[in-house]
Amino acid sequence: MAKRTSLKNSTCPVARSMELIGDCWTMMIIRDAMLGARRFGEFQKSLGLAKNILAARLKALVEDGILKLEPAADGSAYQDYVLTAKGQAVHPIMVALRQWGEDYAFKPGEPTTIMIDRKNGKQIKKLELHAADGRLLGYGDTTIVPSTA
Amino acid sequence: MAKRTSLKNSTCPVARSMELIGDCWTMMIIRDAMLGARRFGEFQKSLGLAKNILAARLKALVEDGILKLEPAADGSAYQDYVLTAKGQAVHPIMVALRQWGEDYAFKPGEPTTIMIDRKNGKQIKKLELHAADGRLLGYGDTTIVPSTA
DNA sequence: GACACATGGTTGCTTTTTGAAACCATATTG
DNA sequence: CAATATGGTTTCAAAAAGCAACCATGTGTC
Repeated sequence: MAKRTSLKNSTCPVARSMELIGDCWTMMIIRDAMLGARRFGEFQKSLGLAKNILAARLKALVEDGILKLEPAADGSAYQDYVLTAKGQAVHPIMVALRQWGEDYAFKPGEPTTIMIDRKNGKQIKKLELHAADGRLLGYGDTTIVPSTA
Repeated sequence: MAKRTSLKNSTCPVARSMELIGDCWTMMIIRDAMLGARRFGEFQKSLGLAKNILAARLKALVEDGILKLEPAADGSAYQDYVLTAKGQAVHPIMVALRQWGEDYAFKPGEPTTIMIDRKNGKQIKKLELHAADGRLLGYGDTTIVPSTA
């Protein structure tokens, strides 16, 4: 048996997140949804992936409560895939992935895209990690412990 | 041909990031490295994955400059896998994945792990997205445009 | 230095998943 | 009501995941 190992029951939240959204196409679908894509055809055209793969990913995303189906906004009999609150909450992950990619996956001068503030068109700030008291934290300033809740 | 589609040349930084680290095991390896794992055997024991898969992932991570090999810290003739600056920079992504997982992938009361500030043991703040002028931004306050650099 | 055992892989084989293309049912348009 | 767009499902080949067996080198023991 070569079933893809499941991390669904890991006690590590990172593992559970990766289990749900740690797939290239899944993340690209969420990205496109955040940029306004709603219809099966829109996702397919934008991503250029096989329709069976797209159908499987969309189905899983709906089952996991990240997308939901609702009547099409254009009044047709089709349905729209829209992000739930859980799906919208992926936004910081998307930003983190984007900022890392900008910094480490492009050569200087290579064409890319940037995230801007809708209000004024200016580029957003880098994500920062802060302690409970507001101190800026870097790599090495944190560690992981079992929850005692 | 059913070659896994490559997003290596996408102009979207999210796509490039996912291409490099958007794999369950890859992210788990980086997570363990951040928690101090250094040796092949440590990763294998901690993750419980097949050795050939681990070897392939580690090799790719080294090729991509996320991990590097260096002489073992214990003085033996073996080698340690340690995070490069590029690898350490994945930290905010890890935090974002962790926080989303905590909020949306656990039932109340389920055992989990939490990230704390090393200095005082207190739980860290939620990641926040800020505009250039410091305003707090939420989902919907941002958009993507081609870089004009 | 000879031996057993640990470490860090590689190889071979089976099961799953991916992906391309063909097909199909329902909606919409002319 | 025929043609076409939409949103899939089915079929089949290729690639990757996963397990187990094997193997080379390093280390500890006598």
